[in-house]
Amino acid sequence: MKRELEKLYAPSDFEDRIYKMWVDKRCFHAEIDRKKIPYTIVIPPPNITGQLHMGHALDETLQDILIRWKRMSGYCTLWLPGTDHASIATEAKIVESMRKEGLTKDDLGREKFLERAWDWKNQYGGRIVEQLKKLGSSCDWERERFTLDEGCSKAVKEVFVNYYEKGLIYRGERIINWCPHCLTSISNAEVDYEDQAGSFWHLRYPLADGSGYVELATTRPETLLGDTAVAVNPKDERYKDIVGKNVILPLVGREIPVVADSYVDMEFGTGVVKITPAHDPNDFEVGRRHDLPVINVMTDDAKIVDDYPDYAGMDRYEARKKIVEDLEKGGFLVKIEDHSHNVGTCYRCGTTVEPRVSLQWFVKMEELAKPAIKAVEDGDIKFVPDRFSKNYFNWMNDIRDWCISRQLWWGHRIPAFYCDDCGEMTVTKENSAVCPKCGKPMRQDPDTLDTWFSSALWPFSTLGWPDNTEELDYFYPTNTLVTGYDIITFWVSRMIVAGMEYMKEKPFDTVLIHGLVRDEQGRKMSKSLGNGIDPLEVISKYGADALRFMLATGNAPGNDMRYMDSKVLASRNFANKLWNAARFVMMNLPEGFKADSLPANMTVEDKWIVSKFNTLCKEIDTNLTSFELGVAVAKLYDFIWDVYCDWYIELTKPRIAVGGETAESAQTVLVWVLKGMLKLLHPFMPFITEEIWQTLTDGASILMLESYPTFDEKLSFAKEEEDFGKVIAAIKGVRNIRSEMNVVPSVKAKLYIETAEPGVFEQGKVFFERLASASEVEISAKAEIEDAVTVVTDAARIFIPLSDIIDTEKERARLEKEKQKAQKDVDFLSSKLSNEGFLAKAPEQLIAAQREKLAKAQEKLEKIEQSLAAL
RNA sequence: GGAAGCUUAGCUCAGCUGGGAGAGCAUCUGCCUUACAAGCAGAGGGUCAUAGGUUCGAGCCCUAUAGUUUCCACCA
Repeated sequence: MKRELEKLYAPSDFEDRIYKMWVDKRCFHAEIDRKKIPYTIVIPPPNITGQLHMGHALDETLQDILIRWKRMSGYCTLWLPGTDHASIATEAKIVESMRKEGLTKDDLGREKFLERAWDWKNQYGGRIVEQLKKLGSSCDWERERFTLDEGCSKAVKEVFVNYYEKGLIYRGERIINWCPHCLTSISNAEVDYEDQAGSFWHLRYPLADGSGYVELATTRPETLLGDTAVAVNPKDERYKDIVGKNVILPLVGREIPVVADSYVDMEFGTGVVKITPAHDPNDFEVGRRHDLPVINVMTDDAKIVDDYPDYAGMDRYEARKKIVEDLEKGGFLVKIEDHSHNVGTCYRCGTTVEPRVSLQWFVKMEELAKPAIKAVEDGDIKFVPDRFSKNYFNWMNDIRDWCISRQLWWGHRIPAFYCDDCGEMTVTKENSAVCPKCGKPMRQDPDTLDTWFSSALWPFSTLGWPDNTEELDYFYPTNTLVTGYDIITFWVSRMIVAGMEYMKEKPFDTVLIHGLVRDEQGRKMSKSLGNGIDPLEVISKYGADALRFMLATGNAPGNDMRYMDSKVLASRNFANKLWNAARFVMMNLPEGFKADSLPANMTVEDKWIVSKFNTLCKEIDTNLTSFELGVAVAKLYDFIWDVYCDWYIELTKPRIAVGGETAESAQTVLVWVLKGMLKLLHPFMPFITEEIWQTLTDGASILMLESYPTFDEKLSFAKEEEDFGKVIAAIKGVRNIRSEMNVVPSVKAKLYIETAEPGVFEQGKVFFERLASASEVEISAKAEIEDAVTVVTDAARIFIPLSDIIDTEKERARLEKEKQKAQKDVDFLSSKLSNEGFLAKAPEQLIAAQREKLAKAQEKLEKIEQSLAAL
């Protein structure tokens, strides 16, 4: 029983069915053949807290294309599960859902909270994985869940304890970025800076000895409460005399010293800076150098502490207002200037970050970074495109200690324990600890680790590390990491660091960087703008193949792309084209038609397309190997649409109509090339290609498991390619002129072809009738036809007698124009070939090619001249 | 302040190591030709941001300038 494709291409009818078939037939998890070369793709942990967005779609699509291509090329592939291991975003979502029920974290307690978090994670994580499957991805929630939970926590503890023992992790007071809304510290990388209009308050602090005032300027008057010094540049002549003196802090009355520190910029403001070590990173450093006290004036949620009764409990902005008022009353305010400055905000909630001193855990990065830098310098790890390695080096060479503790509950808990009795601290892999000094049970640190701490271990923790598993041994190092450039510092750099430290080997060899997907106007897609486009909607409207194809096409690695409906539409139309081509082939096959190899008696056009297909295979392989997915996809598009559909299918029609041997060989070639195209296209459009394949082969095999076509020297037919190219050029020429003269296709005309190679055109005779509206074709070595339009190609002159519509004068003018064009070509080429520099220095091949071109141009010119003379 | 990218047809973008400028969409003309009007056959449209330089030869390499985007650092 022969199956047929539906008349209308409707992807929603078969995409789910095809996906289910892949799962049922275990295509995603083919047995690992250890004799083959392994190939693994590393994929990033999708942020499963939200919805599937275009960024995920791009990531997944590129990864899936590479995976499918490699699998079909005989490599063993492994899909590493990915998920986020802890995050502010996750916790915020859960807290938010609790708030609706009037609950807080403390009401629930840690254990119950984590239960809820897991429920939530299962629901959303499971959902997003289902969504990714719509794109064709082979992700699997059960596996993701496992690595998220047991799989990684072992590795995380191992690394933490190990770092600690080596002295690479320490706990200390530092200025960190604190989000007063999320109530957690955040790393430098999680702070977004934005320009805000603010003010610059000029204040004067009276000198303690009553000899006058010091004028300084600040953007944050409320931090005055925590000032513990005033600083000037040691080279500043203006303030030389007051260094070492004391000033009286307005409103507070505290006496604080004037210190000299080179951090102060003499040119900026008044050249005097108030120093608030507890609330500014630079001031903190100055404070350490001068041994200044650190006075914290704010609570966790950025309110003034009780020590200052006039302002206690006020929000930082309220306090600012009040303090400025009071300063003015006291005569301490000199003036207020407008001033715009960069303010750090929390990337998650947008709240202005409050720098503050806090007890946190840090990783010392400087030494750890060295082997990671070297790995990229030595080319062990390559960024594609290469320019992103600069980005990487910039970050790594200027690396700072990494604050890894987060005041969150959802995440890997820090394996440090404290004794409340004697203050002892231990770091251990065990789940509980007893004080080594006093034997009392210890309390575990309440904080969790930064998402990226566990994510950094991901290339090996997901393979079973720290156990010495078979998977780890076989698959590490992995091969390709696909990710966006926005994540190089967060994640890529830290994976390399962890890989070099623990595996003593790079985690992957290539980092393929893609850009961001923007909206039609080029803006970043964001929730606040409401310009995000839901990939699922696009899929339901145009099909997953169209979306995938669109994401892979028309953009170069590392460059941003704009999402446009029209681009997806174009991709969908392409899918439709392929669909209809397949329908044509199948409806023209006889019952039970079977052919797997090319026929022995191929015609010129058969060899022409086979040869072109063969070249295509070679080019696609080259492009894919160098990660030029967009270029590969464009070539496939051109071949399928222009070469196969617009030319070859049309060429087979008369042969199929004739029937017999020529029909049979045409059918065989049609199917052979179609199958090849389906294989080449499968990574980019997996669903439609599989559906066509299933129909074509009647379910006998699975396209996904077929092997990828490769170049075959035996299938190169240069002569036939060239010969048939001449026929095509002639047909195009005739069409062109008829169209120019507004001759409708229904008006047929006899063609007289004058050529030195009659054999070439004899073979293509039948095509002129079908494709160039010829009523009859006569081929000869010499022809002179009166009242005819002449088409000139480099291989032939074609006369179209259309006596009733021909205007001799117009025809002369047209030929004159043609002549000028041909003359220009000849001039250009001959001047190039008479240039001695060119002849001496250009590659031989090129010179030969130019000579050949010149010869053709000259031939063409001569023919035009002949025709003109005959008019 | 440091770094990187981009500037090519009306729009969105390709253009691999330098060898006569490409696609899709849009526009115009003609076609319902039994796979496809989600289509077919044609056409028009570009000083490759500007100015220099290297080269026999530059969209591509070098220098400067302008516009634009992004990343990093940071201005008390």
